[in-house]
Parts: sequence; C-alpha cells; structure tokens
Amino acid sequence: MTPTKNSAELLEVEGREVRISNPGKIVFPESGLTKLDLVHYYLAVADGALRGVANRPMVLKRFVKGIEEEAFFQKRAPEKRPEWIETATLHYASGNSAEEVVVNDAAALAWVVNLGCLDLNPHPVRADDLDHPDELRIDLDPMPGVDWAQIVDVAMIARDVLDDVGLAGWPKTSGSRGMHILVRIEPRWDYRQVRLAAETFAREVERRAPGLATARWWKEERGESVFVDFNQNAKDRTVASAYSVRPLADARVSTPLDWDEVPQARPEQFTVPTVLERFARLGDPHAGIDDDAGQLDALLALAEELGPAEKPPRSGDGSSRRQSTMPLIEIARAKTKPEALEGLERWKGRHPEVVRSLAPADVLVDGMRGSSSLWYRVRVNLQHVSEAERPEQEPLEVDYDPWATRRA
DNA sequence: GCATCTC
DNA sequence: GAGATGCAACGCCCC
DNA sequence: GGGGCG
Ligand SMILES: [Mn+2]
Ligand SMILES: [Mn+2]
Repeated sequence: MTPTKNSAELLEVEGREVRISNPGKIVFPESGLTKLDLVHYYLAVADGALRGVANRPMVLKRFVKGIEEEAFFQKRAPEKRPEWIETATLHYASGNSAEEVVVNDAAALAWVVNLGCLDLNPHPVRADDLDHPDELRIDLDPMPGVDWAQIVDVAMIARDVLDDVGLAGWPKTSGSRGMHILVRIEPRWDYRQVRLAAETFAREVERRAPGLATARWWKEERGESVFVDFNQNAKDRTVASAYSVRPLADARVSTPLDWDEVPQARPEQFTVPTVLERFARLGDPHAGIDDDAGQLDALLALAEELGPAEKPPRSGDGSSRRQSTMPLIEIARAKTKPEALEGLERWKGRHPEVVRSLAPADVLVDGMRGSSSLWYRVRVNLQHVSEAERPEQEPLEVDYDPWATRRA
C-alpha cells in the first residue's frame, strides 16, 4: 500500500476530499499560525468569506513559503485541479485571456488556502456577467501619517454621501491601514461607468471633508489625507475580500463591521483568533449585503453636473512629461529604502533652511515596481518653501537605474 | 505548492 | 531522482 | 510610447 504522501492531511469538506499538504507548516512566524490553522479559520468563517467571493473570478496571490517570503500572483487556474473547482474566463483588450478560479463553496476555499492563498482577491463582477460589476468598492487609503480617527471621520462622511445618493454601504477594515466600503449595485453599468460613479463619489467626499479626504490622483497634491481610491473600480483590479487574512505579522483580518461599531473599531483588534471568536458570537454583519442592489443614476447625474475633474496644466515646454501642479523635485532613486533615505538626509544637510519649512506630507517616499525588483524613490514638494529659497532640481543623491541590466 | 522541464 | 523554473503583464489618464 | 498611479 502506498501511504498518502508524507505529512499531508486529508480533509472531508462538504462531502469533498481536500488534501492539505504540509499542514503544520508555519505561515505566520510571529503568531505561529500554520497552514492547517488557516484552513480551519476559513472553514469556520466560510459563510462570511463565501459571501465575499462566491461567483467571482479571482486572482490567486500565493504565499507558498509563508508571509516572510515574497508572494507571486497567478491569474490562470492550475490546469490540474479537482473537477469541482469552477472557473471563469476573463478577456483583455490585448486579446489575451485568463481562466480564473471561482470559489463557490467551502471545499474550494480550503483548496485555495492549500495553494498558499492568504487574502482572497475577487473581481467586482459575477461569473455570469463579466462586464457589469455588481459591487462598487470604496477604498479608503490613508496617506502616511494619517491616524485611524481620521479614517473613521472620512468613513462616516462617506456614509452620509452614500445615503444622499440612495446607496447602502457595508463597511469593513481593509486588514491593512484603511477601510473598504462595499456597495451592492445592479449589474447594469459597465466598468467605465462604475469607475466614473466612484470618482464622482470621491470628489463629493473631498468636497465635504476638505483636508481630511482627497480624490486627487497625484500624490504631491494629496497632503496628509485619506485618499478615496476610486481607481480601484477599474477593470482588472481586485480588492481583498471580507474575512481575508492579510500578510501582516499579527495575521490581521479584513473584518466586516456594523456602522455603529465603526467609530470604536481598531484594525489591530481583528486577527485570526479574535475574528474566529467574533464570528462565532455575532455571525456576519454583512449577512444582508445581497438583499438589495442599488442604482448609480444619482451619482452619474452628479458626474454630469460637476463636469470633468480639473485637468493638470499643459506642460509649457515641448517636453512630453506631465507638468506637476506642485514645485516637485526628485532627490534620490535607490535599490533599498535606507539608501534612499540616506540620500534624503544628505540633501537635508545641504539645505537646512529649506527643511524648516517642509510639512511632513511634503516628503514623498515611494516603493517603485521595476522590471523585476522593488526600488525606492524620494521626492520633495517645495510648496511651503518661499520661491526665493527653493533649490533647483539637482543631480540625484543616489541614482539607481532599475533597468540598467536589461537595457545595456 | 506543484506541475513540468532538464540533467 | 534531484534540482531549477514558472506561476500577471492591467487599465486608466495624461503628455 | 511612457510615467504615474494602484
Ligand atoms: Mn486600500
Ligand atoms: Mn487603493
């Protein structure tokens, strides 16, 4: 008799057999959570987790060596898969397509967790209508330095705006630093229209909460505010779904809330162990999310009323680069964050008088996705520096060329 | 994590 | 049989 | 076609 492979666990889930390889493998070194712990978590909250992903194609984000190692994305469903795994084929403007996994039951949930999936990232459409989202997603992204209280303030204002345009919002922590508000809509509008509705919504939140929230695309225009990331509603963009475990040391969960919990909630309260207990006690606050579907007419009418968003100024010279609305200079590009920040410190040393007038949000440090690896860029917004004192763009403090090897 | 390719 | 490799390539807006 | 954004 051939024994089943060394150290695998065969689970029976709703009459289907799911093999969990390396069940004792540690996924979260700090909290000690194993693969099998995560399978048990997802099965315990399956009613809620499936409400977030059922009938939706999803991108697989696989942490096959735990959260400390880099994950990879996989759009196409593995060719070898149980016959009960459902899929949907997405088509792109390029002519390419991808047959993505659709998780519709607890067994499929266990199967994707075994593949190394942690957070689940479904599209805002259902498999039976891939061109018309049934979910508008309000993605509240705090810029650096923004505290939780400000996110809550923006969320409550967002709720007022939703109310005014006749829509119901379902709030959850993102599991990272921000919040998501899900809005169930009738699948009557295409991606372009849903995104326009989301952008209009974002502009209205900014109008009602100036300084707290922003709908500005360019980072240097945002300041210390909550970015209402309307672009998350574009085609081929996904969001971590309800009850997703995020790849942070404390195993935080994107946790559905009731609106009356929002003011008191803190993201770090909701982790795999605490959400297990909470779900057993309260069930899913989003249980009613599919009972009603809203209309985008009011938001699209407002879009018409407001007209196009303010366009950035034409670049005066002949260069084909966007001209920033802000006096922005680039300081450094480097392979690592410390290297980039050293460059920033040297620059500060040379311009002490300028540093005194900089606001925290005037220093922009971004991780950039290069051809293969990550690199870092530092920019400074000189808006608070008097024109006479503004240093010119200088040669970069550190100059890393992320394409150096491949361009040759 | 796993199928697949190469030695 | 052991070891290496691939697993995404988008979409949007503006020069 | 590329930069910036996610
Ligand atoms: Mn977000
Ligand atoms: Mn976002």
